[in-house]
Amino acid sequence: MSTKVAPDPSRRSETARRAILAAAIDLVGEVGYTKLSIEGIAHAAGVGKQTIYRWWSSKGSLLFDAFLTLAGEGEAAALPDTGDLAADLKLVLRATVDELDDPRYDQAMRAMHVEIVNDPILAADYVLRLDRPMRELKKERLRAAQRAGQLAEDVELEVAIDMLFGPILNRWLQRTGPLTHEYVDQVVDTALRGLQPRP
Amino acid sequence: MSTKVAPDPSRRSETARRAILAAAIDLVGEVGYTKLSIEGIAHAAGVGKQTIYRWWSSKGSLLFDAFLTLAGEGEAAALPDTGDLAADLKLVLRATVDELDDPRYDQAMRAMHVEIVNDPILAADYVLRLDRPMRELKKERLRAAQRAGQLAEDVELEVAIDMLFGPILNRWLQRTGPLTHEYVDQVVDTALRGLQPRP
Amino acid sequence: MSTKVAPDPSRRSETARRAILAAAIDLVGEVGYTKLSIEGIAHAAGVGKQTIYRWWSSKGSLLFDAFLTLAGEGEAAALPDTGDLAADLKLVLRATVDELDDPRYDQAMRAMHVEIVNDPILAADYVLRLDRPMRELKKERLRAAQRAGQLAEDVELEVAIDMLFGPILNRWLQRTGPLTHEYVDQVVDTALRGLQPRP
Amino acid sequence: MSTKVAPDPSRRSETARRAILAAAIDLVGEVGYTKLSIEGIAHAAGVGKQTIYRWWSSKGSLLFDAFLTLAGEGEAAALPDTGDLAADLKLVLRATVDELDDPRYDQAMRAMHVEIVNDPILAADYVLRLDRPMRELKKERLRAAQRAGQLAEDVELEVAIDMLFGPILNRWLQRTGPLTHEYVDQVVDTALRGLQPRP
DNA sequence: TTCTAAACGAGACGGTACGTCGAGTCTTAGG
DNA sequence: CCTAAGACTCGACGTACCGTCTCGTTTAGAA
Repeated sequence: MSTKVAPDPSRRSETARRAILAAAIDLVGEVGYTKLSIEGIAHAAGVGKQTIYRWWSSKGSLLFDAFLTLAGEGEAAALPDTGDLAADLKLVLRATVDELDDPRYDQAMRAMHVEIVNDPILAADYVLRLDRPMRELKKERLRAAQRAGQLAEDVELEVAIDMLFGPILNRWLQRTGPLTHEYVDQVVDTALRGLQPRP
Repeated sequence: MSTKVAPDPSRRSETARRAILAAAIDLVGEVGYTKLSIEGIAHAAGVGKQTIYRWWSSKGSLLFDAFLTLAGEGEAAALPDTGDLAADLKLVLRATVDELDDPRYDQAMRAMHVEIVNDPILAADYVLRLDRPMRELKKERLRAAQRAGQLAEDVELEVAIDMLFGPILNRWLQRTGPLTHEYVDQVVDTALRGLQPRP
Repeated sequence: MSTKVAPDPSRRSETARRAILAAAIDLVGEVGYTKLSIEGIAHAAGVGKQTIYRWWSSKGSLLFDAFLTLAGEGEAAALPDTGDLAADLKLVLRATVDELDDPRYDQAMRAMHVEIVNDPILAADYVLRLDRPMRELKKERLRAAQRAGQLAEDVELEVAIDMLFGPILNRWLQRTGPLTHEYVDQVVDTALRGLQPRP
Repeated sequence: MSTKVAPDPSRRSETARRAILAAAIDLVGEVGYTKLSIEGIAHAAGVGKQTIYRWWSSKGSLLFDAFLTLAGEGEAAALPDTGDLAADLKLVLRATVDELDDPRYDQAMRAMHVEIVNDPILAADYVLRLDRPMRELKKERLRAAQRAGQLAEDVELEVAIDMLFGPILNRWLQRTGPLTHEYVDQVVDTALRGLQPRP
């Protein structure tokens, strides 16, 4: 009655791990999500398929790790705070938009997105490890804005974040329009000012 | 030296077409996007695979048509206009959120979404045939609100729409939080009022 | 209770019939038996598939008819009789061997052969309509030889024919050796003289 | 830039190989050549299709191997030599005829035959691996007969073999007549004695 | 000569099998 | 015992033809 023995992480080959992650990012950037295969990644990484299956439970979790590697390396610990909320938000969102111009980043993020959309467990992992920490950073900046009187006290921060970042993410995913700096600025300005007429 | 002759639409079997679209929707609701296969759809529809390949160029475009069938049947010609913009928006967005509770609708929309994210051509088709008409309806309502003095004159309507609908779509796709009526109301209220403090 | 109505031969299109048989022969000569398809024949003949299915019950019987058309046109009514049996047999067999050099003839005959090998009913038809009449001609010549004292009285003519024509047919089918005039001559000479030493 | 890497025979599964060969023989015996499919063989053998395509280049070569397995197991190393050539030949040919009564053997041999007739490369392989060795055995027996004065010295052995075995093979393939022991005896007697009258 | 029923071309249909690709599992050799 | 390599079973891919079934459109015989 032999049960699947869990692999011993202490014996894991760091070389192989890095090669796999790098190959995944490279490949997804080259051929796109649809044509991405475990077999292809293993081959490109010079690695046996089993080595991938041993350490990742699904293509999604591999893609997720790969994306973390790609995104996490130059990650800011906090959002800029120059005292001008609008300017800071535009800065951050413009940088996001610029990143999505890099096909590697664009494709990797699309791939991860697809996996998340279809896998609730992976989505939970994503929320926990990537979305929540990022939101915390954003909230921090918004709270500072509240303290500085630039943001209404009674605004629900979660909603504020969704309203600032959601439109950009959607326009990128669905290609409903061009992702320009101008659009980013409009979103920030409109969100801050609100849709209602001001007296 | 002609390759692949285009099929004659006048000889198309309406029975088969309907069976395929229905089977696609049913199947994606049952097994989800990941396990969805052309073979499975053909079998469930009692149809030869070739009949699918003859009329649809990709799984994406089939899913797109299937979704149109599902969504288009009860389609409103215009957004409600009771004179109260906030109430009308909440009504529409709550209905959207409720629709996404139906696993069939939820799964079909996820499937279509995945295809669109990875296929720019399909995305263009989506924008043209589904997104743009819907936006036009929304813009119409917003213009009425402008005339009624409930919406600022200088607001860019595209941005307004993205700010109202984007957050809901994102929360649903990425499961970053529960899709409740309360959340919908918060989004509408916050978007209208704006993030800045009011004097 | 409508039963498949038999087609009326008097209304049959002779043009179509000829085009089909010609296309079958041409195609089998071009692409070989393996790649031969009813669809391809119909297309090459400029004919609907149904017209083939209406008049022939199987690919085999079509091929059989096609072969008859090809072979029957220059068919001799009787074997030559110069008084010299060996010479006459060699003449006939050399002509047979030469015919098999024409790829059209070779391929058509292979195709028909394959169908016959796997379809006893077709084989019976072949024996009745092609093999038996040909054998009768051959027997006639052999009987003449018996009368002329060139063939033993007690030889079973069926066996004699098999022994003269069988080796050539086999060598052609299985390519166990080159089909030369020299080989033909050896077969005739050996068959006539017998394998046993003569006193 | 290497295409299609050749598989490593040392890692080949003997179990799978045997199952495939056995399934091929069984299936061809059950359903006949026409209905025989790679898919069917794979299924019956409990094997993936790829495993067949990995090791055999065509249905023909698989059928050839299968036939070798079937035929090769009870293979005589040499033809009997009792000193009486006619009797020995009749013995061997009667045994051949009897084998063809077994539907498995009959169908398998028809299948292989069809493939050989339409594939020159396979035919060459057949000649090399099956026909030539068998002929060598037969020649050996005929040479012994020549030494014993039962066969003319100047007879071309290839021709002699074709004249003895060809008629039987043809009658079996084309079903031009019943394959009886009596017929076999007639062929042997007639071939030995020759068609010409004896003084 | 017109009428009309059939055969005709075209090709869509439900199917079966093709030969290929990749998923995920299992085995072998090597470090 | 992890690893690279790769053979294994399995399921789906997209294509080619099968034989059946409409569709209009000729076309030939009876009215």
